[in-house]
Amino acid sequence: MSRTNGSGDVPTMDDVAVAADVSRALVSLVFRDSPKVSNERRQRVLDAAKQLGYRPNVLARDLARRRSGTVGVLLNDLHNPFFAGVYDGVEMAAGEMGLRLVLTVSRQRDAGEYAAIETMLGQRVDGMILASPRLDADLILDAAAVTPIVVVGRNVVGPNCDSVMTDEVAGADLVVRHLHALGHRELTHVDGGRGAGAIARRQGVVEAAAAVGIGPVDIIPGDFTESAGVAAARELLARPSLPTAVFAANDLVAIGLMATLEEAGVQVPNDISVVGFDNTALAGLRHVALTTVDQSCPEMGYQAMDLLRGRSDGVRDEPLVTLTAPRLVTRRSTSAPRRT
Amino acid sequence: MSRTNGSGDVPTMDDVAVAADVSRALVSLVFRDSPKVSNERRQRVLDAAKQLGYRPNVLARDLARRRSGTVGVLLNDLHNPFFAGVYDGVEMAAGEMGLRLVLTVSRQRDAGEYAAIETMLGQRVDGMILASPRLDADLILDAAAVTPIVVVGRNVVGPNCDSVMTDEVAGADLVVRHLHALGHRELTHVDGGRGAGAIARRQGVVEAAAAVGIGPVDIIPGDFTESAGVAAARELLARPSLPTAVFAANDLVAIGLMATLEEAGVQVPNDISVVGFDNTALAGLRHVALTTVDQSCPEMGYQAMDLLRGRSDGVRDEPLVTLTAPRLVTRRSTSAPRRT
DNA sequence: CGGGAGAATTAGAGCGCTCTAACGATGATA
DNA sequence: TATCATCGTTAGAGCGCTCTAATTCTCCCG
Repeated sequence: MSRTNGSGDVPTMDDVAVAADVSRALVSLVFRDSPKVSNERRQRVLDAAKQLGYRPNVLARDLARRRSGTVGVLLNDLHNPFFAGVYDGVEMAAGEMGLRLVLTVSRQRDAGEYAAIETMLGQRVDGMILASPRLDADLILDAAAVTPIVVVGRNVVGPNCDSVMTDEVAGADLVVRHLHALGHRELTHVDGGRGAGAIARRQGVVEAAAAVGIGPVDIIPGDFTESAGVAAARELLARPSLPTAVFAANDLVAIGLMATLEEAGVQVPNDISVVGFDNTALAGLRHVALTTVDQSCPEMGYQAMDLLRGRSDGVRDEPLVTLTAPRLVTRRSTSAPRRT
Repeated sequence: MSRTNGSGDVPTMDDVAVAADVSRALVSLVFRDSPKVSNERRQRVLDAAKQLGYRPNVLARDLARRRSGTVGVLLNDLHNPFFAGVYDGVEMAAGEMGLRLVLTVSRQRDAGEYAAIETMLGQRVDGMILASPRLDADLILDAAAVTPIVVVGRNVVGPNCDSVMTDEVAGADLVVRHLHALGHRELTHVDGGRGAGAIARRQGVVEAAAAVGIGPVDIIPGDFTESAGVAAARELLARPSLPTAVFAANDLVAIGLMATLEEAGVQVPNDISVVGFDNTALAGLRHVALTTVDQSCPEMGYQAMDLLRGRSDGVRDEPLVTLTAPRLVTRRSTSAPRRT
């Protein structure tokens, strides 16, 4: 059987060229929107292409071009809305910049993450955005030797590798100032343990409290789970008196905390104000109505693409860490303390 | 400057061949794990490759192979955990089958969805899985003429196109039988309106109720939002008496419903049992503890890949719709009605 | 010691596209 | 009328790999 458009074969550029009675080069020009093609020929080519159901082969195109025009995006866990938000921003920026994206999900396993990066490199991506990778910084920097990398949500910098992170300290600062402005003069913080950003959040709390003149912050150890919130609430309930405000390491902790307090008859925010972090969908539920800090994930994604562009344009060479400003979302879980 | 591995050029198979003093064909065999390569040569090639930092060019490989070995996956909305679940299943199956995945997110815009599909076709994917596409069935079937397609979460079948869906009717049936077993003899259903699967859910409720001998089901119109739940609760509260059980179209509706009822002093499940649908993260929160139906999204994803394989193996030719069995997740929002 | 069989290796023709350089045709210029 | 841009078009050499068919190398047997 001859190769020239046999039976079920997918049509190629040559087939279109033959059908339109022009050269393959001309067909190529048409599909690259070249201005130097006469209208008459252009139309003839497009007609033939439509007629045959021709669709350019991206593989061949990118191979010949010697660049893929795509950026690889690694998301750690699709179940976490953080990544969905980051991706939104990345996608928007990519759209503006005319780049394609290749999405990969690493499913939280280290090996999977490494493999995913290797795969992307094999696809000759023009750059990579890694959202909260767990991989060793060394391995990431190795990959950065091949193609520019931007890490989101973690501080990994080095040659050809930048980072974008939320300014967690600033976020904590917003919370403390909000509570202070409401009249609170004492504050309990439920710590996030080894969770991402937890250390910075605690640091921000402590610094801001000192700055506005709130006494030493009471810190209850915990992690990023609902149970930690429940445990913290139990600890508070066991004390002779409650603080007027609690700042939880994240929304999930805050939810566990609030639920447990309310079960014990403590009213939020009348008896105690509660603040979370992350502005997850939970916080927005109307009967939760949690005051929280929004990380503006899309902006992080957008910034990441921007940094990547800076690299490939050769505009910039030294490593950079960009901090994005968080935003306080005020809801019904905070109010002035009872007795002013 | 010569092309033979100049300065910053990425090394190619030829470079490795030269370095290992063998032919390019041999290098190719090594990287394809061919058994007919002597150990000595194989090692020499691998050493040279590592030395040069060689990484096979996937673009070139797939072009030469005339198949990409990848399946395109279109997810409608990353923010919806349904898709994350489906993707988990798809990924697992792909891993087992040795296929790569190309993920695309269509961001709920019709045009974007069409473009995404076109892009995948341009990449010569070996098949596509579309999760809850909004596109016209006709357009999907057009694409199916080029490569096999499996649609998840919607019934689109035709030549070269199969579907996987949750058996919503069976899910509703589980709920009704659960409530009936607890002793409930009357039931209110908050309808999901035009939401995906809502019609089947209502149909299932009605049928099952008739089957177990629960009187005519009281149906309150609504949609898939928290507000719909709030509205439904208000309507119930305005009545002279409450039903003993409510089955909401999905978890979000159930949450709005529960919160509003509880604010009015109605206790769940003591005064009224509430059931949701979807088993979202919300339902699992300890103070929500909502009895709900789990769609087992991963299984749908897995099934989808399976159907795709059936196509490409040529094992099957006639269109197929697979229904996956949902599972009841019993939590604290349901119990026997007060007065037995 | 010649002749195969089998294993290991290689030459070389693509895969479907891009892109440079060259080409013919046209019209403006001298 | 000869010369030269300019425009639209095309030939053809890759891009980095795979794969078939041919070639070389080994080793064993008569």
